[in-house]
Amino acid sequence: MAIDVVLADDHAIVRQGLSAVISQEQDIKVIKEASNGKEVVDIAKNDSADIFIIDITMPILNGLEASSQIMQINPRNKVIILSMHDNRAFIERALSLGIKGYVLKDSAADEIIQAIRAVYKNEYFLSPRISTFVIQDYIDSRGQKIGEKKIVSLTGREREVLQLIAEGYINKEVAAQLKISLKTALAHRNNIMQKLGIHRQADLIRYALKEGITTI
Amino acid sequence: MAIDVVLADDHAIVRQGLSAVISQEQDIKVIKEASNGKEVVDIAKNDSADIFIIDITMPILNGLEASSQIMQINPRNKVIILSMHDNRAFIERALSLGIKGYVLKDSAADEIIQAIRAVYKNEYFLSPRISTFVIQDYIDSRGQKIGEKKIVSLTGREREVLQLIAEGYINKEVAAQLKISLKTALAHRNNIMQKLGIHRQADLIRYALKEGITTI
DNA sequence: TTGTAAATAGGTATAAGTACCTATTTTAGG
DNA sequence: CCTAAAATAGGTACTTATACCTATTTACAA
Repeated sequence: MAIDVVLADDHAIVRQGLSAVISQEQDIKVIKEASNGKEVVDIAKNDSADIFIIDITMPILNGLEASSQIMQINPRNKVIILSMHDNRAFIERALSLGIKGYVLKDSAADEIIQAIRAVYKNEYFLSPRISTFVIQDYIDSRGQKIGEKKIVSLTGREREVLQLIAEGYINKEVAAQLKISLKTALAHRNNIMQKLGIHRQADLIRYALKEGITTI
Repeated sequence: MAIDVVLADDHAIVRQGLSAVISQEQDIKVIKEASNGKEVVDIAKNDSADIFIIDITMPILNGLEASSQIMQINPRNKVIILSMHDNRAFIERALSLGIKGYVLKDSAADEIIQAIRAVYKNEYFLSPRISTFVIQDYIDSRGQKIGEKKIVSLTGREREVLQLIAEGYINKEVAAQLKISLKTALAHRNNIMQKLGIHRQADLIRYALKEGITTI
């Protein structure tokens, strides 16, 4: 009795590649593939599988939404998220949805095999790079359950400031836009950077874009 | 005598998956792998291979720049670009660099096999979706030479510098990465800004992201 | 071969960003 | 009502970025 796996990724090459890697294992079998979120939800409705491996970025319905629906269809369905983002917002959301596996695409291929076996046994599996900061955040937040609260929480004003910075405004203009003093704008900026552990404007902009605080 | 292939992709899982797919073919052999542009250029310097399969979006040095350098190292080196973008700018640039293969990640895995065999025989191979509009553009542009358009053209070095800036490196580090003086890095940066009519770092980063010179 | 673009490197001056401080007022939650 | 967090504002020192210059070497094409 092999572990039945469903694969969902919008890139056929990635999907077939993964399938090839997984098929080398005797105890795991890829039974279906999907190229978008809607397809994998349909598979969940009609077939039963042990594990759904789902890419986050997919058209029509993204991986997280799809996962949510799949777990609603049958609470015993198990999902592993495959993502190229080590983005906290995604991981936080995934964990709070009850997803037990989160594997980064830039980690070694055997991690996905480990993840399948772990999640099949109802254990958690996170790529080491993620688990490091998940655990760190858990320690930092002393007792606050993960998923219960935003890991990094910028205040409303800080988001406004960050958006303006990422849109190309210099501090002077941010201050003018918000009708506050330059010193206040700088204070917000510095608070944001401290909260995020960021020290450079470039990283601030990249963060804002990654988090969808503003778009290109 | 198998066709010797070098794989470059920053996502280890994708790389191993592709490797697994390719290895199913008797006449093709993956001899080396790289996880960024710099690594694959180093491989090209030290080893000889028949085909370099290169992902566009990679840190440090992107796939197109890397390809350009690889073909300079030995004009007989053949490159296939693997990309998730059907973006015209990328394809145009790849073709003008002399790249003969361009495969989209959302196409079937056997396309990459076809591409390897075609390019090995010095033929072109483009994913069907691309070749459609390449031909269309060719038809449309009769009478209007390519390059006559109002597109800003950065030099290769300028694009390298821009990518590093957008990835969060400060000028000092850009200079160190490229092994040039700080003054030269600044000169490139200033030339880029002048060409683009940009005056702020934030806009530089946004430009780089918009153009796909680097990604979040 | 000769001209031109590209890549290299330096000088100098000003503007903007980053990193430390302190401190007051406003707002919202227990 | 009281308190903690958020928003406000200023000081000072240092680093980085931007905007002007000049100038040499290399590579390539007319």
